[in-house]
Amino acid sequence: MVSKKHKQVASQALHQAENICKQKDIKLTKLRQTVLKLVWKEPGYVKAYDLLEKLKKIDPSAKPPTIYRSLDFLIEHGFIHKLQSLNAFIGCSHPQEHKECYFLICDNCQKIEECCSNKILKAVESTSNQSKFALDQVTLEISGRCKNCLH
Amino acid sequence: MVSKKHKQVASQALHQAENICKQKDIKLTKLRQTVLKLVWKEPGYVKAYDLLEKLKKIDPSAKPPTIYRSLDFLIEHGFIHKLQSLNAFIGCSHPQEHKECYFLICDNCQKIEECCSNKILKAVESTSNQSKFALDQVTLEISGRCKNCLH
DNA sequence: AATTAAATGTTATATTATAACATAATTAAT
DNA sequence: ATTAATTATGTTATAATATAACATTTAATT
Repeated sequence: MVSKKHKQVASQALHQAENICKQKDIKLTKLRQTVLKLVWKEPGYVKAYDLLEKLKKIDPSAKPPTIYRSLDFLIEHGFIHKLQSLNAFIGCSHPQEHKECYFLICDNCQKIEECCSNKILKAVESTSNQSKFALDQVTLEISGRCKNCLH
Repeated sequence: MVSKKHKQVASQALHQAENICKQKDIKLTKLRQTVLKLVWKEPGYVKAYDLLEKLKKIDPSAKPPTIYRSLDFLIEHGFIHKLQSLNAFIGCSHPQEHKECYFLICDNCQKIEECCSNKILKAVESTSNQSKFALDQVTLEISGRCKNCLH
């Protein structure tokens, strides 16, 4: 079941992706757009091979590289995230500073909440500076129980 | 090449693991201990199937579940970490609060620096509290360039 | 000693991801 | 406009990562 809110967020994210690609002269091809739509079709995260099954209904000749290449593109340009601890993918609703993004992953209901915190990023930056480490990407995934699953 | 320092840390970690298991009445079986030693044998991270190859030299009948079960045990009790963004494993040198652990992963030389920061944990806790999320595990992996690889 | 539980052995297979090369479409250079 | 170069996609095959399911052995409990 997909909430009304999710549909709105998805629709906005898709438009944003189109606009950003136009602006930056990045090619959001038909295929990539389709994959992005399929990612957003689900309320939560999606697995690559589930996406492949869905894509096959549109184009039966789709194969793993078809999906993985599109996913790579979408990640590279910040339209989706990969959840490393789940080997799964999820749409990103705000093409902002991705180093600030982190995920609350509920072990119970599998819902993902994407959050942004400059405070965390600052803490991460300041501690990695101490190691003289030039930070590129930040992967922060927090598992536990969401507020609906606490009892 | 394994540094003298790494050998010392490894040796200490292995002793600590033994002691902790005795204390807590957890069974660090011969196999699990062997796998832990193999993890520490390398200066950086190890992949499961590389471990399997090494284990096979000791016990040719070893198979994937042999390794994965031991790895699961070692992770569960905090003796090693799984690096989710690399599908790899690395020994943990301080059986402390694992929520504080994070990793600096150099894209260039593949070296991993394990760090602990209560400051980051506090920031993570405070922001996840805002979502009323009961935090269980924290996965924080930072990729970039280490100080030796900056130019 | 008998029973139960935990660990390991073993076979098979599921899941995730990429290499390598062929073709098509787009863009840039002449 | 034609050729060349680049980028994207198609296709086959396989690599890499991980687990399910059931059998056997070992250890702990009664």
